[in-house]
Amino acid sequence: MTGKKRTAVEAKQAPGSGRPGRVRIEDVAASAGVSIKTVSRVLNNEPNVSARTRAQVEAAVEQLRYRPLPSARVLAGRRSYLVAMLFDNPSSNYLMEIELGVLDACQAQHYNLMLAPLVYNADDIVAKVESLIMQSQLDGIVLTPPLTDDDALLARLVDLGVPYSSISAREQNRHVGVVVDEFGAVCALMAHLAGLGHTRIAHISGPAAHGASTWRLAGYREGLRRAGLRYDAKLVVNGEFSYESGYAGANQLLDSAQPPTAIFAGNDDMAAGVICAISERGLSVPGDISVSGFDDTPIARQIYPSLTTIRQPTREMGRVAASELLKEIREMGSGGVVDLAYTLQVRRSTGPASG
Amino acid sequence: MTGKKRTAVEAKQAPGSGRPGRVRIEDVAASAGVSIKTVSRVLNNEPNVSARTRAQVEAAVEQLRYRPLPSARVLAGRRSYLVAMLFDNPSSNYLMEIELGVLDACQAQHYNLMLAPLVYNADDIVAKVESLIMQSQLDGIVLTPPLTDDDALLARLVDLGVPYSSISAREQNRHVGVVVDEFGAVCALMAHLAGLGHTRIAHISGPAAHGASTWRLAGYREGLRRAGLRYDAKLVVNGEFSYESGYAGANQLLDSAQPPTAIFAGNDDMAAGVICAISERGLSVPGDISVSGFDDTPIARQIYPSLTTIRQPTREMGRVAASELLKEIREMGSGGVVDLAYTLQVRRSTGPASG
DNA sequence: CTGTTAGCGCTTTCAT
DNA sequence: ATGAAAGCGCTAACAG
Repeated sequence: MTGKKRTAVEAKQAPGSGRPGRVRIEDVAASAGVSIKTVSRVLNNEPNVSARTRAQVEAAVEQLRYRPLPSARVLAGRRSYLVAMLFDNPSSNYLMEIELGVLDACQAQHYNLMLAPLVYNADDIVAKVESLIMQSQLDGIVLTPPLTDDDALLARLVDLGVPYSSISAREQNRHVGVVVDEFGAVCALMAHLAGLGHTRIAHISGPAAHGASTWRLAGYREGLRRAGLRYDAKLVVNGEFSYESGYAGANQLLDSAQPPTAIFAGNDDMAAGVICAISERGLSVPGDISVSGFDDTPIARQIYPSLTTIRQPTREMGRVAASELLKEIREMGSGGVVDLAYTLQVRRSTGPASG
Repeated sequence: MTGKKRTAVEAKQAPGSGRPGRVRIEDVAASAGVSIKTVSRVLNNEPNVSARTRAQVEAAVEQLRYRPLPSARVLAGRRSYLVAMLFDNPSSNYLMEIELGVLDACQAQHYNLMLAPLVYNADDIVAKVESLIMQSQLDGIVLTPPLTDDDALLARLVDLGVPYSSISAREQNRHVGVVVDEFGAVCALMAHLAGLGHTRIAHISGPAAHGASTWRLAGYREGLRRAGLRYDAKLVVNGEFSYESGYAGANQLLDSAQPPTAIFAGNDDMAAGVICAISERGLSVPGDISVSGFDDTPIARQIYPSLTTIRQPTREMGRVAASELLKEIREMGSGGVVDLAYTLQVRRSTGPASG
């Protein structure tokens, strides 16, 4: 017992010292009849352990229900087993689903998740993140939009050598992360509307700074083209992804000389505003005008009429983004960009073109 | 330099060893001309430090921008500076706001937050939480509804001596935490409806297991009584806090012999379902029937017509719940129950009684 | 393939 | 009121 302070048995008999009742690595070592270093090797999937020894250790771990103490690993090692998810509150639903997915992947791989609310355009973002990294010894970062597009931040992360994973970054394929083909999704949506006989289809776009706005607008134009419809700049108005901006945009479109028969709002919140504006004028959806959104937030099913929209697999997106990050942490270059499938959800807000 | 492995200067010159560039407690001690123990005392607000010494140390900390390494404190001490927020996904909006509030309080007091999604009626909840506590060395727990009402869980937490703080627990005043007078809020809402001339006011309740359902139903009855209106059991139907159950409940009420002129849904999601059911029948809100909800989720402003409802200060609730927990952690018995104010949000879905 | 020996950076005894 | 020494539980070098 050279150097050992307490044996496993003593520990249980003397719960006053140290963390009460906690099983330690040396207890596992003793139980498996090996050294603590060997246990450590097994725990960390290091090579140079015979299959036989490995099995013995694993059995002991199982039997003693041993779990390494996170803070001890962190203090001794170079990894923190901690990743942070940075966000600047877009919609709660979106964020919560992403978060649950990220959490799921982290828990599965025994990583801890730290949440870091940030303000996108604040000029101290880089400094904030930097001190977060230093103080919490972050192993990696999950980026959510629109922080995925902050070039200064990305550059600094690369400089610091901190792995990160992006969700729906504007510049796709360049980083580790997850993407959804929003462009293709909108094309599909336009095909749906054109198939219903609509020829004057309007679009209320999101803020230009968001990648999502760009792809959705591009999909709108390409969708029109594929349907053989002419693009008309007067049918496109700028929104802000907010309910209010959807409401305002719809009124602008309805007041125009030749109002559209269908409106594709850049997201569900704006679509809700569009429906409100139409309803207030005594017009009917989809009888007079068809409306569609994007995101399939809960509101899509809860407004009247229910909303035709595009569903992104948000929970899965979080899970995959985190998994790729953890791969990248384990071995630089092993993470990739995963493309996840969208779904066109046809509901009651779209129907045959009127007149 | 007896026993010291590296001085502050050496550390910066030899970034290969240890954590690169990190300022350690001994650097602060050296800079302040005191022992590391004294620095530790100042850091932890311990007594037995002269004001003069304390000031010197604080200056050094400031100047060196020193932050203790969490894992080292945890490993050495008995506290983990970690609290968990347990939840069983109610609405995203509610949860996200609570979470942001909790996070805010934790960050302000240099505590870490761990998120623990759970399933309310799973019978392994207690075991799950127990292992969470042991493995992560939790200092305390924030409970969100309906987990606040799991008696087995509460009992176990008390047994283990783990402090916890509840948000809107059914059994109020018994624990540390935060509450809102939902009963009084509904009374106020009923006064609003009665004031508009409504005499047949229906209620769609939430699941009986939720404290919220109980208070809201009780407030409905008391509100009627205060307005001099008779309680009629046929005007109360059971819902599940879901959009679908609100839709179904409204149809049931509308099909009855004497339909109500106003419907108070137990939450906003159900109210949205109610509005949909009414609209589908070609009736108008509030022209024919007034509708109100509870919670003031974003949907309340995004449906047509916008919803009269009750707002709870969710972000603040999270913040206060966490603050009280941290007080309790610091000194058992010092946390309390805080009562936060609600707001009656009158919007477009309620109006004068018809006919 | 396996074990030994030092620490990681901080808090805790226990002296002084 | 202050300090010296001894770990907390684990991983990292370096031996064997």
